[in-house]
Amino acid sequence: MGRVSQAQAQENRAKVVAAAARLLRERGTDVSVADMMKAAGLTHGGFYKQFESKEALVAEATALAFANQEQLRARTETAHDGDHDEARRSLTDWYLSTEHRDTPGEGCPTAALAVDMARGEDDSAARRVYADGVRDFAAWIAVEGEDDGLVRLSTMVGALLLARSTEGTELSERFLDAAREAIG
Amino acid sequence: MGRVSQAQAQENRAKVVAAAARLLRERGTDVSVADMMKAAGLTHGGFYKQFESKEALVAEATALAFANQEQLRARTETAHDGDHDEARRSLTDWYLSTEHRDTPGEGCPTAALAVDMARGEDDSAARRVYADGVRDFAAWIAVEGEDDGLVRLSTMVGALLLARSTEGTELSERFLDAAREAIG
DNA sequence: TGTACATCAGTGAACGCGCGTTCACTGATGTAC
DNA sequence: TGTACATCAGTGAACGCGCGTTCACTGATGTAC
Repeated sequence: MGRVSQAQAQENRAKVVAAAARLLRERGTDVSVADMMKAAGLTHGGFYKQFESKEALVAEATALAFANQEQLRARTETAHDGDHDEARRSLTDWYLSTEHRDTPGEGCPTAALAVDMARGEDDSAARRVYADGVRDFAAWIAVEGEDDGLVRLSTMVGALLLARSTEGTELSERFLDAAREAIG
Repeated sequence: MGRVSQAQAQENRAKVVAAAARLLRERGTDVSVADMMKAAGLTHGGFYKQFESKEALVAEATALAFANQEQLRARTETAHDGDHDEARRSLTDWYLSTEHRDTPGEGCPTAALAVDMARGEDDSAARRVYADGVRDFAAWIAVEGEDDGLVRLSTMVGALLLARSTEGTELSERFLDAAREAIG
């Protein structure tokens, strides 16, 4: 394969970022450059033609994952004719569903990447993107002020992660159900 | 160094499990065999004289981490003369403290290992140990029935992990404070 | 509009490195007498 | 209680493998005329 068009190259690059955004949430920041390139239909050799480093792609993919979630919130709000409270309830129901539990790659980056960010270096670009995304989500999910948003988000993230970590036991669905009941 | 006494060997083995229980919570299941052995003052070559595999040590270290937390809960209860409600409040305060946020290696394995367990294979020994530990903790922390315990634990785990993942921003302490306020 | 050639996205092999695991070896411990 | 020797916990080097990154090469694309 020789040189590809600039349009094709741009499309390939976008595919890599999208694949990375999915794999990151599924497997964490340890996911390999080769796997991310492969998921985009490319070989790993060309990686550094498009990205400065693995770290740079991780930061960009983290930003995309948060952007996708913001779009989901916006679409949910539109679907409920701008009624924020109904949109919030609808999104919360999805958030605490077995469907969301079972598709981390398409799901909430706040939950999926929390531990990776906690373990990563303090000053990375990905970490800054992450904190901004968390702030926005907490503000959107709040009902009675900022602190309420932080508590609701904590409960949702905790319940989702515990449902994932105990999948296969009866605890898993119970975490989701109990949190939905308490927060709904 | 030649052969060591059986007592010394048993002590060394226990040191490895203890070091692993700490490193696992700090860095996750990706922590290397060499690092765990080194943290116990040994070289990695002798690992398979004591353990069947890395996976076996991870399961054993996970069990130790949960046992340590159970002992902490028991000590807290004793310190409050068996008053479970006061012990629960006291443990919750510690759980949502900056001290706990900053020492994951000595802290709650339910929170520290949630994402590792979620990503691990469904049927591992570590995962079974984990689910049992989570169940016990949820039961202990409950105030108004089982579901309440699951919700409280979700909020505590979520707030702790989000405080860790946003450390260095103003969000971090606010997650802890908001959750302590809501749950206390 | 055609032609000649420089550009560079993508390929596949290679780099040094750390991983989990194995193994020959060491020599103090444990045991048989 | 002493002595001779088998045992085996721990060491350090090595195994094949996958990692992030680099690089010579390919050949279609983009451009200068």
